[in-house]
Amino acid sequence: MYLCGIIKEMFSQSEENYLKTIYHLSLISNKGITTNAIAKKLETKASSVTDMVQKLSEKELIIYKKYQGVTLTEFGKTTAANIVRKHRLWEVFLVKKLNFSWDEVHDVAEQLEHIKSPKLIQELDSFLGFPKHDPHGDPIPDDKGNLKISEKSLLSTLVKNESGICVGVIDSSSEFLQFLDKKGITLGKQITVLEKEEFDDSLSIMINDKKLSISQKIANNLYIKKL
Amino acid sequence: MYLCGIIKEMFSQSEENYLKTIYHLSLISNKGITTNAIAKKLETKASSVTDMVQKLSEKELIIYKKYQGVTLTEFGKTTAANIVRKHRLWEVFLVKKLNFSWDEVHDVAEQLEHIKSPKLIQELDSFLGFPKHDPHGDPIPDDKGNLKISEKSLLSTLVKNESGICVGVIDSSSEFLQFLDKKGITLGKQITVLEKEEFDDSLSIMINDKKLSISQKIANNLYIKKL
DNA sequence: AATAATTTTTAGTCTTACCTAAAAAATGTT
DNA sequence: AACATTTTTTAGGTAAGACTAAAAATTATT
Repeated sequence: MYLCGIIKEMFSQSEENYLKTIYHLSLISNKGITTNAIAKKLETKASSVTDMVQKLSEKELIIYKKYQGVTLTEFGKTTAANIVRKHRLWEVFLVKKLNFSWDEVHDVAEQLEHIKSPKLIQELDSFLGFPKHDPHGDPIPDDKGNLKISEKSLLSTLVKNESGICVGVIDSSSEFLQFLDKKGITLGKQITVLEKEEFDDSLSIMINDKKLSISQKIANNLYIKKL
Repeated sequence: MYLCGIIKEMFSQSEENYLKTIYHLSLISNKGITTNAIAKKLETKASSVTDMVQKLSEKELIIYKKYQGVTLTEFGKTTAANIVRKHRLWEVFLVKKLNFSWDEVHDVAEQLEHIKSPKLIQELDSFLGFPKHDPHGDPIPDDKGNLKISEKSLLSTLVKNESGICVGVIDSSSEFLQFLDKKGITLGKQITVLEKEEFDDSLSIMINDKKLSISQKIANNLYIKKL
């Protein structure tokens, strides 16, 4: 029943989830990732994290010294990137081929990312036309684990009369994404900042040839590629 | 991390694998399925089977009385059929969309069948054009768990000068399927029995406008729909 | 029917991945 | 610097799902 054997390295779903979380945290902080930070992200207890972190360290996926947080090894980094790659490719599949909307894909991709089959991912990538971004605008790592970070800015950093294209979101919860849908804000759309309100940091923007008022919270969760 | 909650009934991968195995054995024997039979199929120990069978019984998926084997309840039957449905739909996907050959799909489908998402399967079914058979000719249960058993015969039961269409295999190991590929025998092809040899029960058949000699073992693993 | 062989179950272990509670280390505050 | 607070680790426990070895039930054989 259990695969193992032939396939080069096999990690459990749990190990993969920890690894992915550490990877995501590393992209933000670039310092050592703390036990508590991992526990919070995974909604688990710090003591469970310590256990797992010791195991991942033995498997040389991360560097761990007691009380000092963890960092990914090169091996850990490419392994994690590969899981993220699978997650994002599956998201593209769900949206492009199976009529999922961008707020519905996460939980299913969370399961699909653990499927073990190099050929599957290779073929899926090709079937989808080698996409470079997932439905939320996040870049898809290549098959070596390299991730191209594009120059993007938060909408909140644009000044009056600046324009840009929506290229991604930070918060990818259903609630936020559905809110954007409702407002007609989708990736690829052009936005121009018409006005910045001082007292509440809200924005008046132009999108779809219409004027729209946008709160600070929204502007802080929407990535723009400046024009 | 773990899904549960919203989704109606959640079974572990292990529970699903046992259930599926019992389902497959039920289709052959229609008597009570023995502990040993399950153990053999799953390559596990009889004692492990006893444990699991007691759990499945508590969950009302099967009827189990000590020393008397198990049978599926209606609930167990539809649950199992649904797993088989997923397995076979994924196999179709792999062959039709991702260039897998029919001998490569099993292990990957074995993983994919455990993905929990009713919408995923519904959309996949539609995306594939509501296929009725998997790449090995096995019928795909409908979304209610009903399985249409088509009238098919083993090639070995055909008599001289009878003809039929290849519609399935019993043994779906890579070795057998690759052997069939090599001989040019694929599903949908027409076969005519030219001669039956008494002494070794081999067959002389006509396929692809060519004469071919087929051993008894092959003829016992190939399903034909008579013309 | 008695005994032998097989099958199935029970009892007790092991591993993974989680938990709680308490101890130890690091950090923050006066 | 001494104390309080927070973070992290350790120690010990639980549940799932596998295992081995031994006991119990069933089936087969004489």
